Amino acid sequence: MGTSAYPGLRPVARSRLYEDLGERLSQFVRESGLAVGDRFPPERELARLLAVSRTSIRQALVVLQAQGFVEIRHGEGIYLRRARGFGESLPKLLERRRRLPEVLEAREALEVKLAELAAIRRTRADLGAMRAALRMMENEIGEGKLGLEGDAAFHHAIAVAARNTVLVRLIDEMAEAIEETRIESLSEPGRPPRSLAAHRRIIAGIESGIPEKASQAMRAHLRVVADVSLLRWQPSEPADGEAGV
Amino acid sequence: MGTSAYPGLRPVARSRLYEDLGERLSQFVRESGLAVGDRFPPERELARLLAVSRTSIRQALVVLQAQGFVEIRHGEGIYLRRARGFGESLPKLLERRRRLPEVLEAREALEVKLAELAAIRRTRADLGAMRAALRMMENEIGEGKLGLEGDAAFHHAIAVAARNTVLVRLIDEMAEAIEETRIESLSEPGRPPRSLAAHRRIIAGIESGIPEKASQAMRAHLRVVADVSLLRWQPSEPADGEAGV
DNA sequence: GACTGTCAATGGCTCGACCACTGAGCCAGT
DNA sequence: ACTGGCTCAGTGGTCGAGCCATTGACAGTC
Repeated sequence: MGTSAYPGLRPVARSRLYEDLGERLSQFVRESGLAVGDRFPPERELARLLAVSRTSIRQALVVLQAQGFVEIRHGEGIYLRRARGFGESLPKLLERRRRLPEVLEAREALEVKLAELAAIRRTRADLGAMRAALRMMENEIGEGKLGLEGDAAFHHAIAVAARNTVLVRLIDEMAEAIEETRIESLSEPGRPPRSLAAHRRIIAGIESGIPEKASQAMRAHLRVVADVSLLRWQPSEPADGEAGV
Repeated sequence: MGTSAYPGLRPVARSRLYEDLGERLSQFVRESGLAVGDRFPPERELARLLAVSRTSIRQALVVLQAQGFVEIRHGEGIYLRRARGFGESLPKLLERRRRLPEVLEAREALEVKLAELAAIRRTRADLGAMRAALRMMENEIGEGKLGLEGDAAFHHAIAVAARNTVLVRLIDEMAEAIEETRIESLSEPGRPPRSLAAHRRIIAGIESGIPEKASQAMRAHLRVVADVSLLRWQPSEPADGEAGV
């Protein structure tokens, strides 16, 4: 099922106008010295200056507002809320280039904490969900599959047990990128059963109710996951050429 | 500067149409059993069904796309990308109710990891930035202020030193909520100088190049920060009434 | 001086039109 | 049978004009 028979022929990426406008506005913020709290030119003005319809401007602005970069006040105007990273959304960041190493580090940060919290807050039902996920993974592996679904279900069960919607939201935003790391890791020869064993240790840690035990087990597990896939991505793609934060 | 002379008379919260439409679409996804990869009704159809203009539907969709929940393909249609947490954005989550405890936990997860990475990757310039932030905070405190700016600059300097754009993005998204915790904590009597001392220990840890030392210092610091503000928010607001994840 | 009505500025929403892209189906040429 | 070209219906992308809703300021009134 490869699309790679003709190397170098990838689909052309067509950009939408309101995306470009978002870029332009980002540029404007950076170059105009607009400070947090300052007002933007009115919509009609922006439309005129950029020679586009007001509709398109509004689409761009609505997105920026949803991301928390600007605040739109009816009858008043449009105000800058956050200047740092203006226009840079996480989904966009994750699409770009191979950020697997960074994703793995972020994943560790979040999941280690989730495991710690789960050890404190897990209910019997939570532990049941984790064990169910474990069995699912066992079955998948028994059928010669990688155990991807069971793996995902397992980590999700822990996230639920941690009872922290903010952390869950953060990790959900990286879900797709994490799925890549999952595939990468479980494709290693001999990896699935090893992963299964690691999961058992994590459950034991969470069940024990000792946060350090749970987080330590999770950390060890994710280090193994990261170890392998990292090696393979390292030599690809030249540096991104992005300035610091 | 109180608006509280007439209790119970808060400004009415006017919602924008495209926000409501986002809600409706979320509801639709939950109730229609739409699965990831499935196609939505076309824009014109949605506009007709919800009795609004296509423009408004598009605004809602554009936001959902930016958040990674749907994929819009020109000439083809609109497809569901992520079902879990559909329509729930982080900014929205953080606005709602007092989520300080959760924010503090998330903050710890991210910043402890950032400190760890900073210990490995920091340059001389990074350490310089941290010390500058420290001095800024000292000056602020010397003038009888809380040291908020210096505090923020300090933590930001560490984030930069960690060289991980994904983690930085995640923490930036919580910036506003974190600022609240900052204020809360530094308002405690005797807290600013204590915070300053903690910062010095963190710098020492990062400078030493030993990840465990840095992360441990950061964890200890954030536990102190969390300790106080937590107590005050606990007894307020009845449960949120949100179903599990 | 304090209230009040008015008005210009600005965002919110609608409508109708047209353009651009996609996939499917049909057809002629080979 | 396969290829390429053509058409067409369906669907997203953009535009422009118009009107409504809200805000803040300002002039007028008591």
